[in-house]
Amino acid sequence: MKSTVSDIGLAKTGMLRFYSYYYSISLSIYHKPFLNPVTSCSLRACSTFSYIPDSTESFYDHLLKSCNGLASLKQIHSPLITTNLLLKSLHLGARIIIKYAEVGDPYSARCLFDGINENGYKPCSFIWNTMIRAYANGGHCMETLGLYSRMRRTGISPNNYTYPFVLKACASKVLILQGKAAHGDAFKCGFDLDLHVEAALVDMYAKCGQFGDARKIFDEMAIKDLVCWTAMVTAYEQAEKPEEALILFQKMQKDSLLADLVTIVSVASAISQLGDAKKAGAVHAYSIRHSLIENICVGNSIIAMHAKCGNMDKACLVFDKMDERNVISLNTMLSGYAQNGQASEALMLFESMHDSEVEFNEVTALIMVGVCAYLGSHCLGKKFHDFVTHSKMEIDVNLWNALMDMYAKCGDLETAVDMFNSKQSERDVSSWNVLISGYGMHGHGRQALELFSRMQEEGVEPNHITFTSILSACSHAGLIDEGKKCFANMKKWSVTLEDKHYACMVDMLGRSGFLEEAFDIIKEMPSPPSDAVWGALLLACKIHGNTELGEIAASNLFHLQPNVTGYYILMSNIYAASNKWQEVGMLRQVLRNKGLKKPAAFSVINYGKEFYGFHTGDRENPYWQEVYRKSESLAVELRMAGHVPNLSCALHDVEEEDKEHILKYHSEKLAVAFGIMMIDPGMTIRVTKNLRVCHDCHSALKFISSIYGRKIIVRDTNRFHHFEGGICSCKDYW
DNA sequence: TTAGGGTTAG
Repeated sequence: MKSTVSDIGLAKTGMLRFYSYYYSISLSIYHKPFLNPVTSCSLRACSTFSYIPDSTESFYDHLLKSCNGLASLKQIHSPLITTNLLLKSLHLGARIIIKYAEVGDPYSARCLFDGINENGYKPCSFIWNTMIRAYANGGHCMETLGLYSRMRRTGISPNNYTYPFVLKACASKVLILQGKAAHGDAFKCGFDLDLHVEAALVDMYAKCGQFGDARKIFDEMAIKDLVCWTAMVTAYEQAEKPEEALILFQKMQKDSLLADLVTIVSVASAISQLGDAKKAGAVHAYSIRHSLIENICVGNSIIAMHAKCGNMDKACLVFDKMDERNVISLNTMLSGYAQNGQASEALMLFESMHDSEVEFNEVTALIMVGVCAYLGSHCLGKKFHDFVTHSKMEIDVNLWNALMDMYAKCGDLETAVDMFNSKQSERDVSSWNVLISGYGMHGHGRQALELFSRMQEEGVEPNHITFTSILSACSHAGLIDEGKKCFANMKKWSVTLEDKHYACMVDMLGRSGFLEEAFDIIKEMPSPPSDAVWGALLLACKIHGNTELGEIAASNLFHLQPNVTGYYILMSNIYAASNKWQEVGMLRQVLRNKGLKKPAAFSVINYGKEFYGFHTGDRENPYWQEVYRKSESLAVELRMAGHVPNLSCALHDVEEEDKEHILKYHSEKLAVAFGIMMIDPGMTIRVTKNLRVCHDCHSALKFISSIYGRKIIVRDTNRFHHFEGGICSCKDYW
C-alpha cells in the first residue's frame, strides 16, 4: 500500500487511517467471486449522506495522482462504489474515468460514464466532455466522434471544452472531413473564436495537411499565445517544412514571445532537418540564455541537432555538461557518432557508459550493432551479439534483422542465412530485404533472385527497399535481363519508382557497357536525377573510358555536389586514361582551390583483440618494417606466379619504376601481408577498405589466395570480394 | 470540475 501512496500526501490530509479502512474493504471485495468493481457500479442506491467532505475528495485525489496501474486504480475505485461516495462527487467520477483511460482501459471508463449517466445525475456537458477527452487522449478517434455525435443527439450542448478534444481526435487520424464538420458545428455555436478551439483548429488543419486553412485561422486570430505559435511552428516542422517553421519562430520573437521547451524542441528538430550548423549555434545559445537547456528533453534535442548538423564536438559538450542523462541522451550521442562515421568514438562512449547509471536498451543495441556492421568487424559484432543475448533485452524482429545485416556486412553470410532460416514465423519484409541485399553485396545474384521469388511465394509483399536490393544484386552479378525484368515489374507491386531505383539501373547498364541505354534511362526520369544517378553514370564512364558522357555526368555532379572530392577524382581518372593531361591538371587545380583532398586509402584488419589500420605507404604502423619486408617478398612471388603489375593503378605523374614501387604498398596489400604473417594458416583473412579495391590489388590478391592457399575476404565501399584458389567471387566484375 | 502545442534515440 505504502508504495503506491505518497507519505507526504497522507500526512497532509491526515487520512492514513481512513485509507487503511477502505483498503481493507477493497481487499474484501476482491475476495468475493464474480464481482467486478467496474461493472458492478450500477450505482442504483442513492446516498445516505447528502454531501461528500472536501477532505475525502482531496484524499482520493492524492490516491489517484499516485496510482499508475489498472490494479491499483481498481483498488481505489472499489471502496467508492461500496460506500456510494462516487454518487456524491461527479468530480471524482470524472477523475476515475480519465485515470481508466490513462492506464489503457477505456472500456472501464465507459462503463463508469454510462453508470453515472443512468443513475440520477442531471445531464451535463462536463461528464460528457470528460468521456470524450478520455477517448481522444487515448487515440480512440471513432469512439470520440461517436460519443460527440450521441451527445448532440441527446440534447446536451457541446461547449468550448468539447471542441478541442473532438478536433484532436480528428487530427490524430487525419480525418479532415470530420474535422471540418466539427469546425462548422463550433462556428454555429459561436465557439470557433475561443482561443483553445482556434489552437486546436490550427493543429487539426495542419496535421491533415491543409496548411492554407491552418495558416488562415492562425493569421486571423485576435490573440495568439505561445501555444498557438508553437502549434503552427510544430506543424511546419512535422510536415518537413523547416524553413517555414524557422520564419515563424523569428516572427514569434518579434512579437516578444519567449519560447518554452515545447517550442525549442520543435525548432531544434527543424534545424536538424536543414543541417544548418550556424542556426544550430544560435538556438543552442537561446536555450542557454533562457535556461531551457536544463530540461533533459531540450538537452537531448540540442545534442541531436548538433549531431545532424555534423558537429559532434558541440553535441559532446552538451552531453558532458548535462546534470542528468537518460538512455535517450546516450543513444542520441551514439547515433550521432554513427551517422557522422565516427565509429570508434561510438565504441569508446559505449564502453565509458558501462559503469554509469544509464541502462542500455534495445535502441542502444540497434545502434551499436549498426556500428559493428559499418566497421565490418566480425569479432566485435559477435561480441555485441553475445552481449545482447546475455542481457535482459528482448531481441525483437528489428534487432534480429540488424544482427543478420551485421553478419552479412561483416562477411559472414552463412550466419546471416542461418539466422534467417531459424526465424520462419517471425520474419518481416525487412528480414527478406536484409538477406537479399546480403546476397547482392557478396555477388550471389542468382540466390538473391531465388530468395525474391520465395518471398513472393510466401505472400510477403516487396517494398521499395526490396527492389533497391534486388536491382543492386543484379547489378553486382551482371544479371542485366533479370534486372530489367524486375524494374519493369515494380509497377505491378505498386512500388513507386524512386531516384535510387534509377541509380541502380544506371549502375547495372553502365557497368556492363550499355552506356547509351543508361543515359536514356536518365533522360526518361520524371524528376531531376540526383547525384547518386549521375555518380553511377560517371563510374560507368570511368570503367569504359567514355570521356564525352563522363563530362555530362561530371558537370551535373559538380553542380549538385560541388565539394565531393570523389567526383573530381573520377573525372580526372577518365581524362588521364585518355591522355588528356591538361584537363587532369585543371581538375586538380579546382580541388586545390577548394581546399579538397583525395581521401587517403585505408585498410583495417582485425588480429586478436586489436584492429590494425594501414594507409598506402604506411610507416606509422608498429609492424610496418616487417610488413614492408613481407610485401617485398610477396611482390617477387607474385611476379614468379605470373602477376603483371597494372601500372595504371598508381599515381599518374610519377616514373614507371616508381609506379611499381608504390603499388607494392597499397593499403589492402599491406593489410593482407600483415594477415599472412600474423593470422593462423587456415583462418580467413578479413580486410575492410574505405575505398574501392584497385585493379592491381584485385589481381594480386587472387594470386596470393592461390599461392598461400588462404581465403581472403575484402569489403570495399561497394561490395565483398571473396578470394579463394586464385579466383574472386565477383568474377572480376565490379 | 474538464481545454489548445510535445518530448529528443532506432
